[in-house]
Amino acid sequence: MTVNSEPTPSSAGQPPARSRSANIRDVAKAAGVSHQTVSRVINGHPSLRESTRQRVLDAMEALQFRPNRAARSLVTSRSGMIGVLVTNGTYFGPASTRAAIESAASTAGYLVDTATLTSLEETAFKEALGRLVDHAVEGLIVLAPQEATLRQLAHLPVKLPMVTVHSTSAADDHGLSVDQVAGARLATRHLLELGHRSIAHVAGPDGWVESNERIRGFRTEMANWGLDSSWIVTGDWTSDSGFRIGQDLLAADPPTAVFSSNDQMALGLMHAYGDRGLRVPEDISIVGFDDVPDARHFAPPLTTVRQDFDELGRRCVAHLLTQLGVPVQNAPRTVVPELIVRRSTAAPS
Amino acid sequence: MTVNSEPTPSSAGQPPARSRSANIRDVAKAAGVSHQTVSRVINGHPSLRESTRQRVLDAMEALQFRPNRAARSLVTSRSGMIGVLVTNGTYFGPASTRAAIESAASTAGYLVDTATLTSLEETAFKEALGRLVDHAVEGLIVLAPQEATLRQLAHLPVKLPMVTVHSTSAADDHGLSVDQVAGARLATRHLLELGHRSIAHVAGPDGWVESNERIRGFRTEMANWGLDSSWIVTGDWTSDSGFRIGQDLLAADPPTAVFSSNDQMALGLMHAYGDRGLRVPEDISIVGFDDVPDARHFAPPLTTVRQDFDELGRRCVAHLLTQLGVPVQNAPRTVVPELIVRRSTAAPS
DNA sequence: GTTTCCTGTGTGACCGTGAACAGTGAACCG
DNA sequence: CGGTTCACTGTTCACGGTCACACAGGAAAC
Repeated sequence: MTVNSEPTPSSAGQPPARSRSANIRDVAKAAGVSHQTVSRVINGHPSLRESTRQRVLDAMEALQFRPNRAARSLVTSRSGMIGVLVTNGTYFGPASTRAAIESAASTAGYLVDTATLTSLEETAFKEALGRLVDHAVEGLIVLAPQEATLRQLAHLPVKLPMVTVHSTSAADDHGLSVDQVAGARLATRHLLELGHRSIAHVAGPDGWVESNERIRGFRTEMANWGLDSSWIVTGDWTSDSGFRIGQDLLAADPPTAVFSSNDQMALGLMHAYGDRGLRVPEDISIVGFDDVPDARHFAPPLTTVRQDFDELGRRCVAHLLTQLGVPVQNAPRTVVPELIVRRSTAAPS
Repeated sequence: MTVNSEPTPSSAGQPPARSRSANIRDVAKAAGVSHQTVSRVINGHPSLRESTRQRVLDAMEALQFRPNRAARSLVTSRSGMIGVLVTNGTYFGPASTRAAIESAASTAGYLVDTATLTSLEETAFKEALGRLVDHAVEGLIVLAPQEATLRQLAHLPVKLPMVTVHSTSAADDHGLSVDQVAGARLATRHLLELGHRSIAHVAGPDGWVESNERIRGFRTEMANWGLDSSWIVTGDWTSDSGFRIGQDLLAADPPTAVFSSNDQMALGLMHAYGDRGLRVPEDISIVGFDDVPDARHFAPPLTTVRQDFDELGRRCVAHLLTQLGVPVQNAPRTVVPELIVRRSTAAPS
């Protein structure tokens, strides 16, 4: 029984077939009440006689009524939409976080609007943000862990409830993050405790919050042990870059252990070493970061730091909803990562 | 110069500070024209005196006017939004496709609304679809390559321009796909041409379009060579399942080659073989599917079939926009995959 | 018995935009 | 020179909801 199907051309005298869908007044007429009463039913107004409510509900059912969100949004200036600003939606981390955000948002009755940042230019940023603002999103979640983005966000006059992920400092008033420093320290300490002293760090690209935080964690932990932490090489998150860096590290006197800022680059490193006949972990230990689902099947299975992206996504929505005045139980701002020890690390030979 | 910043409490006599943002009539008043003229400027109406247009544009600039989309959407019943229905947003394929969709949509001035399917139940499907419909998306892209979804889509009265990805047959009137059968045949033929005759296929889960299509391609090619194609084991796309299947395959008399329905499961397979001391490709050849960016750094680098997800995403939007009456140059419905030969395959010893 | 309050409902205005229609004046035409 | 056409602009209404307010009638309070 399709609503939109054309009724057979009806005999004269009947009102012409309505092509547009039923509105609140149609329902009102069908239920024999005023449109305002229908509105009250929709919005769960308390003082309504139960019989009236039921009559209206029946009419709504019969007419297949669905409230028009544009109209409601026009008058209430609430859209029921949350905007998400993403840069690299393809990576595992952001993708997982987004999935969790969407699921949590939809549970709360919100729809997620996504705008992808095509570049880090301010114009691209303004454009994407403007698009979301035009569509009247009620709040904003920023999954753009480049410092450039955060800086633009800070100085732009965005009057919008907002949550940023991977924010640079806990002092930030709308930041939410996995404690990258703690994670990096976990990874570094693991290598140190195994007895490694010659440790290199393959960092993520400049300008990414995670890169810097993990570098900071690496440095802090090394310093705690009285060791030099200047052996830092910069990659771009891809396994390709890890591969190239691995080759370079082998050219000179290689370290006995490497802490890679993500799992992909660790994979590339292992590939480079394998190509030269070196064995992991016998010849070199490697720790990754993220715990991508594949990491446990790398050759060898990768020791890494797990970030709970799902949890992060859920908390994003929770914090945003709190700002929007929706009652939800609030969660801590920081998610603590966890070291997963597998077979890519061992004591130096 | 923040628009929303509170002006200093102004002296009496001035009109009270307007908290809401400027609307079309405010602009009209400022420019000394009617609101309709402003509307015409916004919509690029042809017959407008240039001086008038400029005056209006200046007023819009001065008042920081942004058209209210809810109001426009109410009267035009066009929302400027495209709905995307996803099931597994975390996987590389869907994630890449989504990224391409978002970018293409935003180029065309559309915003992307995402609804994630939490289960394959019809209720979940209706709920997600209903959410998108409520928000008046103008068109729908379905990234839910389970047959259950496609079936529900087929029998549901969705009166909406729509594009489904990974559709089951070219006869479908709104389907768009990578030619999975051709890809699977490419992979299988590659193994056959290397001399393998004992070939197993690790399939994706039941009910997924890709699983079935690739099985079909495998069977077709094997049949062409007069070989039995009944050696099919079912995984769930994860490297974990590939690992388990790899162990099982080793229990009996293992095949000399395996065609895995995706790269993750191939990784799991390689892990299982490596654990038993078998070497790839000397002892067993493995072909994957997708060409995930990491595949070239697996140990050994994986021979696989590349799907151009970006292209797929772009074409989705192109086809949808065509249905929406937006002029775009149209693209073929089918994307042809490509065999990438690396080091995980060799002639049987 | 009147006043007050509360429950349940209706009336009319309004949100910001676009569409239909109307009006104005100048140019053009026969 | 009067009528027609055309470029340009204004007036009015509709879109589908919500909000502020009014109002009827019964219960409770005085």
